[in-house]
Amino acid sequence: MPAELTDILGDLVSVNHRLTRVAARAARGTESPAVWRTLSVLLSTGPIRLGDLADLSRVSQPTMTKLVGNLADRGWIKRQSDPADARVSRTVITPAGEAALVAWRTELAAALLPYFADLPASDVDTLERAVAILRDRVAATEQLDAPQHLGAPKRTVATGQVAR
Amino acid sequence: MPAELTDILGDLVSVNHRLTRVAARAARGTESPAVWRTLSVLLSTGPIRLGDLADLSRVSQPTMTKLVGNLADRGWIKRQSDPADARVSRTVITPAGEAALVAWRTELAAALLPYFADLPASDVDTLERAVAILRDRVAATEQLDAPQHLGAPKRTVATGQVAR
DNA sequence: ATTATATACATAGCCAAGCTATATATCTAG
DNA sequence: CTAGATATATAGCTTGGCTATGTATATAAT
Repeated sequence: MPAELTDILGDLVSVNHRLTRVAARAARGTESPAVWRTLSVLLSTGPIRLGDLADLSRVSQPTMTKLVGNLADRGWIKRQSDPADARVSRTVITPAGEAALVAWRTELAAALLPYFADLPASDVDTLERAVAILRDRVAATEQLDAPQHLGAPKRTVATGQVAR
Repeated sequence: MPAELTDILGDLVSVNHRLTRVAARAARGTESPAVWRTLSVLLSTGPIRLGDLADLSRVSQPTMTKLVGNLADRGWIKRQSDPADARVSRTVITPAGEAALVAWRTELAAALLPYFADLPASDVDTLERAVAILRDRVAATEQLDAPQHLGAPKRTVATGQVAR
């Protein structure tokens, strides 16, 4: 069945691309996925080096430098310098950033809800478990080239609970 | 349980954004998601007007004009004019385009496979059903503001079967 | 017929996100 | 105290996304 799993993964990525676009247009906020991805990572990690943030977000370091600049301009993150190493700058999400993230998720889910409103409970359950599986795997990929600096996992947006 | 579904949808979009990035870096092809999204839509619709293609891909018409231009330059699509209406230009995927799409999906899935290789069969099943559910819903959103021009559905990449 | 309006696509011009290559600053080893 | 490694910043490019607007064709009204 590796052939089958291969197809499922291909389909998964395809449908994800489509769903992402549907979501983007449904909740037509002006902000980009990268912003929310970054904030979401920040929320789950706490203060973190820029390079590690880039790795966890799966973007290059220069890209993350840009993103962090934008986010800082909006007041959604702040940067603090490391007393022990003048090269590093740690990034932290601000309360405003958390609020913006929560607001976006709410708006987004509200926009998508109509399309999923009539889902049978069993399908809802399937989706929930699929999301859990995917989150596990994505987290696993982060462990592979895991940097040593990161602390313990923290909260997730939806639940406020410790992730994993 | 609307609150629960709301959270699931939020989590779903979040994990999708992350997975998309993992996939993008794992299968480090130089092409962008938009290219594959477009080809995938084209494959499933057959010859289609540019405006309808834009709607189905959930991008604006000018964005699609650009994408189609790029794809035509690569020889992955071709455009044909409508004898009945000189304004419209129909877009069709070429054999080269289909081949490129299949190659990408193969490469992508191969790159992701290691992360998912040890999934228990029940999880594989869950993912498969989740993908099916999502594909249904994404298709449903397309019906809402459905244009009248589109013909019957065609093949999907993975299976070569008629999609829904 | 002619003129007006609607439709399909193209163009212009902007900004964000992504990349590689490279520079700068700091730290660590010898 | 210099040599190399490391953390981030800068430069410069491409693509994808948008809105606003232009152009050509088609349809409707007078």
